[in-house]
Amino acid sequence: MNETPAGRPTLETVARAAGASRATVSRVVNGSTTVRPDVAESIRRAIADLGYVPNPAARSLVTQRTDSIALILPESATRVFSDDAFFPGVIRGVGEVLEKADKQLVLLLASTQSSHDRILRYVHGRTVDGVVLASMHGADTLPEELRAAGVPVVTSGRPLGEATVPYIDVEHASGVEAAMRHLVGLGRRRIATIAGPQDMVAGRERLAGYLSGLEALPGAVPLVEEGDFMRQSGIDAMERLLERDPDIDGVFAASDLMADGALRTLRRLGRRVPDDVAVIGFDDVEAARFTDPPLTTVHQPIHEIGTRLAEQILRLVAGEEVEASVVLPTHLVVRESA
Amino acid sequence: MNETPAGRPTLETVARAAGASRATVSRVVNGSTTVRPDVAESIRRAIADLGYVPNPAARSLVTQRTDSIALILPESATRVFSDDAFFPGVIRGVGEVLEKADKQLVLLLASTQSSHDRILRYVHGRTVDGVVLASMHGADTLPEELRAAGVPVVTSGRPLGEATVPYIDVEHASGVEAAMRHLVGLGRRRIATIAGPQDMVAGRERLAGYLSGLEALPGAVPLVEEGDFMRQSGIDAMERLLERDPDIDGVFAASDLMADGALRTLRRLGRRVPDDVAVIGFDDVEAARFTDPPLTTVHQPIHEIGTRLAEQILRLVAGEEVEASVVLPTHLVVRESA
DNA sequence: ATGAAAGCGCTAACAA
DNA sequence: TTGTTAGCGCTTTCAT
Repeated sequence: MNETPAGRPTLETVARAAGASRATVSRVVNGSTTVRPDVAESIRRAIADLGYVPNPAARSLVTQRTDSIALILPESATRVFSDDAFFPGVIRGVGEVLEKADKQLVLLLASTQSSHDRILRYVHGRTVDGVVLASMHGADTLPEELRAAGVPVVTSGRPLGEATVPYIDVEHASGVEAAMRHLVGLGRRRIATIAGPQDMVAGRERLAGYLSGLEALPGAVPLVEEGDFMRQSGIDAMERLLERDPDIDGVFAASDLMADGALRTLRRLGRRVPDDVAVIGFDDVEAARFTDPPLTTVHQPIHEIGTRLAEQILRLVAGEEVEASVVLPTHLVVRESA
Repeated sequence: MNETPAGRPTLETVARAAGASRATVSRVVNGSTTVRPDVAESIRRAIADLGYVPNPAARSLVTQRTDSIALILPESATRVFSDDAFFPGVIRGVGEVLEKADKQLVLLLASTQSSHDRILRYVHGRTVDGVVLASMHGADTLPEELRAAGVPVVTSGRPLGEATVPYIDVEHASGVEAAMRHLVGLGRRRIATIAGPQDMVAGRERLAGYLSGLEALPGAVPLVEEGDFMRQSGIDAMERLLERDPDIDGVFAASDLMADGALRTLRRLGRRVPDDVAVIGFDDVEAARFTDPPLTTVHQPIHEIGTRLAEQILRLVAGEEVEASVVLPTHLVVRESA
């Protein structure tokens, strides 16, 4: 009567119920084939009866694995979070793959100053087997520190520093160049750009694509205003652009949100799109199909970035080699705005 | 020479380096006051020198705590994820509070059929101390099952079933009623609604608010079309509404995204907003400020829902009592569309 | 104020 | 094929 199994069942409980040893039960739980079928069967029944679930802490302690992967979103990411579909898309992609692999997704939102240390501490504690870094800012030393800590890491977007961690990125420049060719082919000659933040790879490479695309126009001068990828900054940048040159007839914005902002300013200042000014964005987020007019944009496979990130980190964690970089293609999606 | 400290430092390593016992080091690590200052100091130095970080698995094994909280996003949530700012906002809010409390946020995306069991298994394994459920569908049995499993749970939105778990929600109906009063006050007499899915509390209560608000209009007949909270469904529902009654002069849409969709259909079919038709949405997401015209909408404190959820679950996990429900206020934000 | 020792639940040699 | 045994790294009585 004082044998009441107090807490949740352990291996020991199951072993006793099934008349086997802890080791054998463990074998069944972990799918070892070297267990006699009938024994395995009775153990499985006992497990079901008792509602036994392995204690992950105990398992981690001995296996040195946690079966969980951290996804670190830097400050800028959480800021953008509210209206940008990029990070949610990446989270979904990563989550899907990890779920299939039976790994847990631990989200680390690096929102404050102190969180840098906190994350390092966390990772050092080996609470996760690997880290996916949604790296955005070039100045970030995190990728390199994580690599130095000996933790498998893969980042979204080529790290700007000297870090040599594997990454997944997209063909920013060539996508933008396609957009520029399209504008030029449309006969546009005064093409401006609303660039992204220049401390992020995406911002830089998309600007580079604009500049190189502009070379197809002999004598054309670059017309650049910088935004922060968000809508309001597109609204403002477009105003500055028109002040500098009222005769702009084409705009490439480094994000769909900024392109949408540009659309609003153009409309407000009496320009017709695409008649007077053709506009192209970048990202191909859901919202781009619903701007007025619908946005011609450079498509990047956001969801696939997520799945690839997850696949790579799983490979690294498993001790396999991975390519130093995977660069996914982008392509122009032509809609009514250009 | 064969004394090389192979792996990462453990309590034992630190203890030896500081000339103390494991127990004392543990006391210092956990901030016990019963350690002589100078001893504590030398231990702290050893910890810093060696770069010691506690092993969470070992700690969890003995303390029976994991210091991590799961945020479960049901299937519908991940579907909505791409263009709706609700879940990202909640994630941010939850993340912020948990970060301050030094708890980890484990994201469980319940995207497939099998994930229901998987989640239950996961929670039973006590990998998390508590669960925040972004409950959406009424039919969901998860809240009750989790409660039955003895895990602290709090849900976002009142669970539709018989589950008796604490929840955080907003004043759907009264917010909608304010919107309806506004429309009526504007002189609108043929007011339709684009309702949300009727298997979600939010969908049901907002519809209830519309119906009750309509009572201020003697003889007015309800005009309801259902959507799924997303933009496209708003576009479609508005079409059906106008087919049923071309003279509609007011619309309440149960989400900003659907309201934006309605705006598009109205414009396409030659209606001026708000002159011919006044439109009001719900949510007050960032995008609502950028529709054309800007959307009058019922504001709900998305971020606060997240922070409240986190606060409640922390309280529950700490063994404290919490209110059975917290219902946050909503209010009308008047912009140009109504 | 400090240390010795037990044990959390599990896996992985090693024996049998 | 199965069981015995030794830890994984930590917290926590219980002595001292």
